[in-house]
Amino acid sequence: MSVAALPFAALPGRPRNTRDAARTQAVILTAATREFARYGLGGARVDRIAARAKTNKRMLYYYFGNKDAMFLAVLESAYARIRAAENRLSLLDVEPVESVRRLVEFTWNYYIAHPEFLTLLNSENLHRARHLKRSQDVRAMNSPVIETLGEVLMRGRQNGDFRGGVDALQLYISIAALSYFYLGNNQTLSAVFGRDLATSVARHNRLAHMTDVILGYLRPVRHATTTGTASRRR
Amino acid sequence: MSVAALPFAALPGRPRNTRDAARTQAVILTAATREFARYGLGGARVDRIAARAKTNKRMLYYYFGNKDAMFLAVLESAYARIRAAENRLSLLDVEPVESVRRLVEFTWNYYIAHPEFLTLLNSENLHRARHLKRSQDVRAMNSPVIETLGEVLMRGRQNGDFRGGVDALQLYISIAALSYFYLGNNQTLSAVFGRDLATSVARHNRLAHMTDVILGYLRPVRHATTTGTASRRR
Amino acid sequence: MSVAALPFAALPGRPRNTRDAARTQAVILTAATREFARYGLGGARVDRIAARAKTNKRMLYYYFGNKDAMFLAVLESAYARIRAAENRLSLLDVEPVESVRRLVEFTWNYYIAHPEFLTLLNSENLHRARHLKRSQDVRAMNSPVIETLGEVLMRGRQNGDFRGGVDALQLYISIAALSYFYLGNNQTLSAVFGRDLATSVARHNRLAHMTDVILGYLRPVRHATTTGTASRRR
Amino acid sequence: MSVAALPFAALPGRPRNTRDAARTQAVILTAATREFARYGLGGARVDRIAARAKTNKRMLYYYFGNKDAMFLAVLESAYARIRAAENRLSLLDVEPVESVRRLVEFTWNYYIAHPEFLTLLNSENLHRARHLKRSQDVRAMNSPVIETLGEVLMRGRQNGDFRGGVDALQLYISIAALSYFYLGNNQTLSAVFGRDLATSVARHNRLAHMTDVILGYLRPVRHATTTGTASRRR
DNA sequence: TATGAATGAGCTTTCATTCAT
DNA sequence: CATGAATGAAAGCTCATTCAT
Repeated sequence: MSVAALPFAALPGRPRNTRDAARTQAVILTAATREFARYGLGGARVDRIAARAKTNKRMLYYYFGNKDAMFLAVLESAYARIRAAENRLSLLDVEPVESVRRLVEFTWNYYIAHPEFLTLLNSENLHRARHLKRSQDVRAMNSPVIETLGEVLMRGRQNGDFRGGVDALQLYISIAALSYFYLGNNQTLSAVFGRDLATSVARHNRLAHMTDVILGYLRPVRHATTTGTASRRR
Repeated sequence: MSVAALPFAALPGRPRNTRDAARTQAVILTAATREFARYGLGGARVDRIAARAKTNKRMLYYYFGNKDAMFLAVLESAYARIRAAENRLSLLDVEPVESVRRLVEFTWNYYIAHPEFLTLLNSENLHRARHLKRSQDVRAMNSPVIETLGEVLMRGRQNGDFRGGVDALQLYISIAALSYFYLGNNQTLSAVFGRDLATSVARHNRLAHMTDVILGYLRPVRHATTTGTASRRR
Repeated sequence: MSVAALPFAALPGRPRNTRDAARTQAVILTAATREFARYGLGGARVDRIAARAKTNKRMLYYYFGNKDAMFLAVLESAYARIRAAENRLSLLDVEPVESVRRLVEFTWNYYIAHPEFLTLLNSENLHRARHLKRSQDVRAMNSPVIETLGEVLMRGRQNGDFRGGVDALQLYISIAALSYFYLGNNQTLSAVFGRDLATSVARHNRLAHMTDVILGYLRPVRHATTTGTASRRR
Repeated sequence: MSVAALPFAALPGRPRNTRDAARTQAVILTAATREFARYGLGGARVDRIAARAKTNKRMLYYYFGNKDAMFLAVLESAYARIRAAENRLSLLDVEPVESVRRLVEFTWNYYIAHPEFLTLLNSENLHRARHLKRSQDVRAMNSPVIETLGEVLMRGRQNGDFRGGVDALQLYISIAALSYFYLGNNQTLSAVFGRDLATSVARHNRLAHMTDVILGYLRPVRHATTTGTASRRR
């Protein structure tokens, strides 16, 4: 049984402090998400998670088994949430250009609203996807957004808005990459370049730039162009 | 005292077994780099670093003070190396399009050849750039590549190869982002999408795609186009 | 209330799924016996006992109070069973030599058929008989076999088969000792002597040897012998 | 490197509280032996061992790795000591009868003087010789006493003191068994039979009985006797 | 300069037991 | 009678760091 589908927010309308397994589990998951997001897997403290969840340390093991399993549950629930949000995007209801712009903005805004997603991924990468590799749930919820994006690209190609030969997965990864790197490495980049990249102006500019990059790239290629693909050279 | 300038490889041509402070320091730094790259800051073990360096723990403290300082030294030396490599690119010696392509390929290849750079950055991000913020060295070696890239963009604009209004820093970050995200999240992405993204074919395709994205975006904007910037909408 | 008299096997002929206290109790006792026999008192897990008994932990406490009390109940029932078996031996129905042989063989075979008895005793010894000392039941069922053995020895002495001056309790202990040590320490001895003592040939030889030792010792002492008792020297 | 050969008693003539690895190791081993002997493997507490050894818990792990390894070291050193004592018996210097008597008495007295040996074995048996099976040292010191005993038996056979057909290993095991069971199960037996078996009178009687059993058994078989071997019947 | 020994604080995990329903 | 949820105490073990030589 997967816990990935557990609602993230605490269940409303139920009395607190009662013997409610689902609630306790959800509360722990929320607490664990915060802790892991802040300190990473290695830096997270089981004690702190218990304290955050206002429960007993023993309960974490009762419900999740051990720290690693808890981390996986957190990852899965984080993925479940972003996938659910993606599925609400209804990318096929609007024009292709607008659709892509919406995806770029969604990604950007989601990462800003849910910075824990970035940190969790970051941490999981440090561990070489050790946990996700074991997860069936994550693969199961393999985003249909890729397929949808493929459809969008095809439509854009047909109505002359987009160029051809664009791989949906590559594009999806690139869209994520542009936001992820900027937001996830924000502090490092700010330190290195001596410029605060987290101001609202800076963020506004970044979103504009990313949209330009993606939509600029997707522009149809005019007749005998010289900007062919990289394969031209290898 | 900065160790950032220390050469990465063990110093050749010196007699071994000599009480050679610089050598010992360099060996420790190499060992620490490997350890931190593999396990991150939190997961790295001081004992293992000592073992890797074939010295004893006391020496690490003698030369570096403590674990965090050692991590900073590692970060600084990693930055020093990539900056040095960037500076050897001579981007101004070729045509603008070729120049940008070269930068994209360099970034990609450097990350592949030096995966530790990604992991180290990753780890530092988890710690909110705590170490780099303290470093003066890193800011000091603030890459002139940004300036150079600005110059390239201007030249491209002038000879009609590139569009205008492109911010060099944004572009630099985007170029890094496209490689970084793909390579750094490789395992996670592979797990999530159920596809091996590390094969040589996959990598070849990725490089082609990234080059297309960047150069496609930089293409000049034809007369009254409809693909205006994102600022159109907010 | 003593549970020592509870039959070991689950009670037959009663409808299942009934709220049958005695049955539940017996099932728990069986499960506990297995667990304690396998892991000893310290190594046994209350959770596992509950799982084995297909009930929940609370029931164990309901019926037995706590882990120690449960262990005592297990010990008592194990003793009750071996005593019952001993009482079925009818040692007085056969010739003295045959009678002793029968006792040796019974002991050996019982230990083989009920290895849990050895482990339980073993564990109780580690705890300095802490539980048995508290038990009245065990003393109450103090084996009449000692008395019976005394009678056998007397008969043997009278008909010239046995020597005199043999203490029944000492002999009883020695008979148990020869089997107990070999079987209970089997793995240790095998490891130490690098020989598998659990093969059927090895076991056959051991039984023959033990019988020889006991019956050889009991042989009448001929006239002025030189094999006097140890008291000769002290 | 084996620690089994470490002297059991604390090294004399050395200053205390100094940084003496061998001493610390020996002190820990002594403390561990006491703790394991008293509480068994499972019941032993690492904290208590450290306290007994007046050192830091960390040191136990520094020198022994973990609790199990420490237990094995304790077992090995216990075996080393009893083997060393056995080797000092010089069984071939006296008459066969006296030689066997000496072995019986030695075994008995050694177990009384070193009760930890019994408890340790007991505990190891509960764990199915898990540790000893991994030990090469123990097998290496496989007692030459068996061989010596074989030689004694042959000599006794030749001079008419002993019967033939006696297996040295079986006899050795039986001699150990008679002492081991009585001493190791002392408390349990006392509880069950309601008689204190640890008084000096009781012990004196037991030793006399055991000597009688072994030497009585070894008496030569007179002509057409009726006390044939157990194989008579199977 | 170099090194093995030592340490205290704190980590994850386990366990018998009790509570609330 | 029966059960899942909850708990506090303590267990084994780890780690960065310092000491003594």
